Amino acid sequence: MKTAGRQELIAKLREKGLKITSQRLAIIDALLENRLAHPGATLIFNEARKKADRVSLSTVYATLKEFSENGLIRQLEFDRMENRYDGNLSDHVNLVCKRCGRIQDWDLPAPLDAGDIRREAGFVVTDSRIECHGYCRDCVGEPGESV
Amino acid sequence: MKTAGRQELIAKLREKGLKITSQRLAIIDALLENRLAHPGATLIFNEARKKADRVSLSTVYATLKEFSENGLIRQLEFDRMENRYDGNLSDHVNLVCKRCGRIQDWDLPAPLDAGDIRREAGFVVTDSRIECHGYCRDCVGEPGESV
DNA sequence: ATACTAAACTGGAATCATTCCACAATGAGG
DNA sequence: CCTCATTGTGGAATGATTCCAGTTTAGTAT
Repeated sequence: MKTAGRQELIAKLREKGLKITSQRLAIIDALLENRLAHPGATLIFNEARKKADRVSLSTVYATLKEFSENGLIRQLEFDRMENRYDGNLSDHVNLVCKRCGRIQDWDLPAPLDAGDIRREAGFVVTDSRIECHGYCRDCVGEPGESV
Repeated sequence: MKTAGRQELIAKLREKGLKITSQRLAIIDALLENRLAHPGATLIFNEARKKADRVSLSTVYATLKEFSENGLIRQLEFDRMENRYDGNLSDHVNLVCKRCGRIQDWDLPAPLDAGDIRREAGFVVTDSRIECHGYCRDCVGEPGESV
């Protein structure tokens, strides 16, 4: 799982000419400490608040957007749920549990062949995302349908 | 491309014990006539209005949700765009053009192996979706970055 | 056919994640 | 340590979607 560390992310900010601010550092730390949870903006906002003296929700949104556009993290969109952010930038599958909502990653053994897609559909792929819905190990045996 | 026709969709409604109403028929027709566009709720609402005397936006939303939950169509979620609906229920890739926003389908040669995922990750897949972003044939040569 | 009832429909209000805006604060190069 | 473009702020605006209380209607039973 290729997940960038604190130093790498900071280096990437410098590289892109983006400033290192206390808010951005707090957001980076919040992302790293919750990387397995695929956190959303609200969670990151709450965590970042504990680290930096001043962070606003607007800033969290702007920063996560900035980070996504610059390839530091990946933004995941879901129905009727806030967006979530994934520090794992390698080709992988997001397994989304319908019952508990947890999202786990599964490394893809045979990634999609961008060459095939380009050749056959004339479409140049710059980014891809695979999402599978179903039931995780803990939920698969459980009765009921609650989220 | 496995796309259900009018009769099949109506049959599926009966099968599930859902009523056949003028609104639902209008929505089915709107879906079928725009199947390649992967239409959103607004487009379906406008098209359905031309066919049925009375349809409300609330009904369109409720109906599309109902259809998705009953496996008649598939709901696609995107960032900063309304949801779109896809009548193609087979395993395929949604190719989303970053410039013109068009969504085309690409049939998947080697589908994800649900057996592998279950064995290795303990996760039971009930539904999956693959989204690739990039540039379609018409947009790949174009300059500029407008949407 | 006619009546009945649960399922559908309506439209306007409510929700909620996200974005926008005008102004204030600040990082980093000179 | 000055300067100013970049970043941050918070409150208002947006826009897709859902909710709700009341009305209509499809389909079954009479």
